[in-house]
Amino acid sequence: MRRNKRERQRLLRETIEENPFITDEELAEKFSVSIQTIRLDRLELSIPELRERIKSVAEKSFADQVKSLPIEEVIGEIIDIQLDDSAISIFDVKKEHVFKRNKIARGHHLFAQANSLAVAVINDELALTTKAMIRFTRQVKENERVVAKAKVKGTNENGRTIVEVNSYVGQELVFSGEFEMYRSNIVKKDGVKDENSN
Amino acid sequence: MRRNKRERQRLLRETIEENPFITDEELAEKFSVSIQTIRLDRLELSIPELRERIKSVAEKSFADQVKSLPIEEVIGEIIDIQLDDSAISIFDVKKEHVFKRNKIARGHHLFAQANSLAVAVINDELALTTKAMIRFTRQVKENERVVAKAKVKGTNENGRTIVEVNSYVGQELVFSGEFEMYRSNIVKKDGVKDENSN
DNA sequence: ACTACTATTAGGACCTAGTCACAAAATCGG
DNA sequence: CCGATTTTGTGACTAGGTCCTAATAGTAGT
Repeated sequence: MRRNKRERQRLLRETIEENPFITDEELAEKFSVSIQTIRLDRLELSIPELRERIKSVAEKSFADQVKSLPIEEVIGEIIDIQLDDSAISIFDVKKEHVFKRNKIARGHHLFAQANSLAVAVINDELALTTKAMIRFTRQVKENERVVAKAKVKGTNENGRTIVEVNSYVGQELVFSGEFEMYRSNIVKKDGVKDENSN
Repeated sequence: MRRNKRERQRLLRETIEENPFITDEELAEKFSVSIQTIRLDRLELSIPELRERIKSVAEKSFADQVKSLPIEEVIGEIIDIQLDDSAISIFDVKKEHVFKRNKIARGHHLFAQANSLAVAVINDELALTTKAMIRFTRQVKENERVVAKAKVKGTNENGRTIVEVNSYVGQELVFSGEFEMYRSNIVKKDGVKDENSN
C-alpha cells in the first residue's frame, strides 16, 4: 500500500493546489480514507490547514491588488464609436501604469490604448495590426487622463485599412500613431456598416 | 453616547475595510469596548466575521488570478542583457494575452515586450520611447514563446538612441521594431558601462 | 505462525474565532 | 430620577482544525 500512499499524497497536493478551499472532510471523502489520514498526509507534506491556506491566498492577493490591474479586452474605456470611421476612448493613468522613479507613463500603455482602439474601430471579426508608426510627443504623468481619437483613413494598395490615432491630455497631443490593420473582409471606406456591431 | 456609537461604527467600517484581517478582539481593544459591542456593531453593519472576510478576499483573488497577470516593470523575462548593447527576453503567450475568438496574441503585448526590452537595455536612469516603427510579421498564437532580441544601433542627430528589436517564435520573425529612445545622460555607443546596473 | 513494521483509523482534550440568546449593568437624554 | 438605549457578561454551541495516545490492518521477512 506504500504505492497507494505516494499516489494519494501526490494527488492530494495537486487537489489542494488547484482548490485551496477544500476541507479535510471533503478530501477524506474524495480519497476514501479517514480524516486522520488526510491530516497525517498534510503533516507529512507540510500543507497547512484550510484556514491558513485561505488566509495566505487572501494575503497574497491583498498585497498585489494595488498594482495588478487586469488587461481588459479593450484598454481604456470607449466612449464613442462609429464602425469603420472613428472612435474615442479614455484612459486614466494610475500608479500601476507609470515608472516608479519618475511617474511617467510607460509607453506601452499608451500604445495599448491606441492599438486597442484601432482594432475596435474596424468593423470586422478579425482585425489585426500589421504595422505601426508611432510617436510619443509628450510625457504623460500619473493621474492624467488620456483621450485617444481614432480615425479610419482608408484602405491601401494591400487591402489594409489605415487608422490614425491621436491621443491627448487636455489640448496637448501626447501620442500619435498610424496603424496599418489587416482585416478578413475588406470593406470600402464610406462602406455601409453592417449589423455586426459586436 | 449615540454620537459615540455612530462614530465608532463609522471607524469600524473603515478599519475593517482597510485591514480585513483584524479580529474582534483586536477591534475591541482598539476602540476600548468589549468584544460583544464589536459583535453587535458588526451585526448592525452586516460585516461578516473574520474568516468569512478573509475567505471572500481569497475567493475574489482566486477567480481573477487566472486572467489577471500583473504588468511587471518589464514585460517578459530578461534572460541576457549587455547594457547599451543588446538584450534578450522571453515572453510566453498565455490565454490572457490573446483574442478570445481566434487565439491570436494581441499586438500590444508583443509591443510591450519589445518596448520594455528597449527601455531596459538603455543604461540610463531615465529612458523613454519617443518614436517607433513596428511591424507584426506573423500572427502569434496562444502557448507560443516569443523571444525578443534588442540591439542598440547607435545615436542619431538628436541624441536619441536607436534600438532595434526583433521577436521570434522559433526561427520565425513575428515582430520587428525600431525604437527611438530618449535618455537623460547621453552616452556614446561603445561607451563603457558604468556601475549603474540597477 | 510469529514478529516487525508501516499505514490507517479512532478518540479525547484543547484551540480560535466566532454564533446566538438572554440577562444584567451602565450611561445618556429629557 | 426614570426609562430607553447602549454596553457588557455569561453560557451553550459550531467549524475546522491541532496534538497526542492508542488500537487495528495489512504486508514482508524469517
